[in-house]
Amino acid sequence: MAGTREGLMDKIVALCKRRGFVFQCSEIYGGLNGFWDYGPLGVELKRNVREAWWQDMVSRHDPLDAPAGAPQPYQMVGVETSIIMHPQVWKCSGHYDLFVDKMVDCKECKGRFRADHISSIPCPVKPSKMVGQHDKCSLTAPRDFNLMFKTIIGALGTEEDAAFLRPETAQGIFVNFKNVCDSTRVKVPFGICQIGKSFRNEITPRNFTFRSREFEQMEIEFFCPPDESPQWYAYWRDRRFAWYTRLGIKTDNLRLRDHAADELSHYSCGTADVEYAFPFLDGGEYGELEGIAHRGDFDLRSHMEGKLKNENGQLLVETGPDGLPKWRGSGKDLTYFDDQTRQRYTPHVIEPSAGADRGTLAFLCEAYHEDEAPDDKGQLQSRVVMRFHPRIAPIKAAVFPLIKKDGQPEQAKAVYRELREAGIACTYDEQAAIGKRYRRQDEIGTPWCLTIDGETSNDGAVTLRDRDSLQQIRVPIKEVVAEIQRRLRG
RNA sequence: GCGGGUGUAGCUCAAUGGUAGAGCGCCAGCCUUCCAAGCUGGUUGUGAGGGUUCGAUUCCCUUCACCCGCUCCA
Repeated sequence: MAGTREGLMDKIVALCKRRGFVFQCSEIYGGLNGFWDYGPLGVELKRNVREAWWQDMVSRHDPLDAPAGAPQPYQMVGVETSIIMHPQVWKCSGHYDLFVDKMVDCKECKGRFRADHISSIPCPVKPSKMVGQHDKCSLTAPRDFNLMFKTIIGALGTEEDAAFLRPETAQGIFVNFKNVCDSTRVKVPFGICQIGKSFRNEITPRNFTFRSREFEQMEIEFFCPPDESPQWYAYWRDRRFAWYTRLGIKTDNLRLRDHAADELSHYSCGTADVEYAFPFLDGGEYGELEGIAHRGDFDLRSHMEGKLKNENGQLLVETGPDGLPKWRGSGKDLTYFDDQTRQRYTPHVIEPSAGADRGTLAFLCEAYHEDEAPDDKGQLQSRVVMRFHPRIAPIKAAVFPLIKKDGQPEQAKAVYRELREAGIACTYDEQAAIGKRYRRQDEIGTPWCLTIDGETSNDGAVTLRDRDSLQQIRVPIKEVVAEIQRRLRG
């Protein structure tokens, strides 16, 4: 069933390595499961993805007018917080408890179970009994199952100095909510954005870069008044879906899946995933690119009061055996005072959380095409072409002399330098036949090639060749930079 | 974590218990006035570690990575 789709993924992975998009981490030492490196083209592609996100969400956002679909104008600001945070952050966020469960494995049935739950989990072999109660069960001793990466702070540090690499960038935003409010004059509603690495000891890294142990997130925490949060949730849900389609993901391959009511966290009034039909999945299956979650006031309250727990639909501070909070919050006031309405409240949060590596992988998969183009005798030959949206293409333009003499290389180099100086990622190639050079650029997704020929000296123009249509037009050299910039703006 | 498969040049593949070949690619040059296959020359390898052996890419063990299925994915 998945035959051709699997073959497709193999080709994409091979191209990524061959052309320097993605390499296995530490490959010369045999690789390291769950980690990947980006090569010279991959880093450009991923930077473009990040840059597109940051521009669209932050730097080009207009805080003076409401964007289409938004209930009202709003501000967007950025932060860059550290990867290692105060350990208490993860205790209050709930990650600590979830990430340090003891697990037992059954050597007989190969099952893996949470040690504190085995008395209530039916044995897979004999469901009438619970795990460990069937006489064939062969359980290991409870073992630590650390889903967060642990590290030690300080050269002489001991276990008491243990800290964790963040499993999400979101908490760096929440703990800086007050700092941002106090330092920037933002008013609710507003969003704080962050791009950065996160780390999770995933059980099974799989499917190329899709599930990695070190990965990069692009997260927004959008703070709004509680009674307006449903509208903002709907806005961000649609806005984020449209972001992918505008960068070239076909809607055939993308879907917005609303979580069913029983999937939702108790405090959430909505979560939706943007999902992509990756080639490594069976037909009809999708993998998550981004989750847009309505998180209520859960996070700010957790960092005020301490770790929260759901009791009969109410969020209450979880207490320990001594009746005190199990994990104390900061005790700082993270509420917001609206001086228009003279009301104080804890903002609700809409969280669009995107995976930068997953997005990059989706753009790679979406771009991969095999089609046919004529050779110099007019015979159709197969061609591999990466149809990146120009905004994310690693290289925007390639400049060639048609032949390597008659002053053409000098003219081509001048055009190349002009593009460089204009900040356009471009490349120069005088090697081999012109057709071969076009194909090389096709395979790395360069949208436009500019060729200097014998006529250039007479008419001062070059041929601009389009990657997708193969069409060629003449463009005056004087207008080349402006033409590429115009096309990049779309 | 379990089970199955795979691992030879940058890529696709070949071969062998006795110095590893080809095509493509890449590089240098020639040729060339717009879509990869013209000419000359050059370039590179048995995933890692150990064992058996006079000698291992080949046989054995271990390990690592990748793929498939399960498990997991807070």
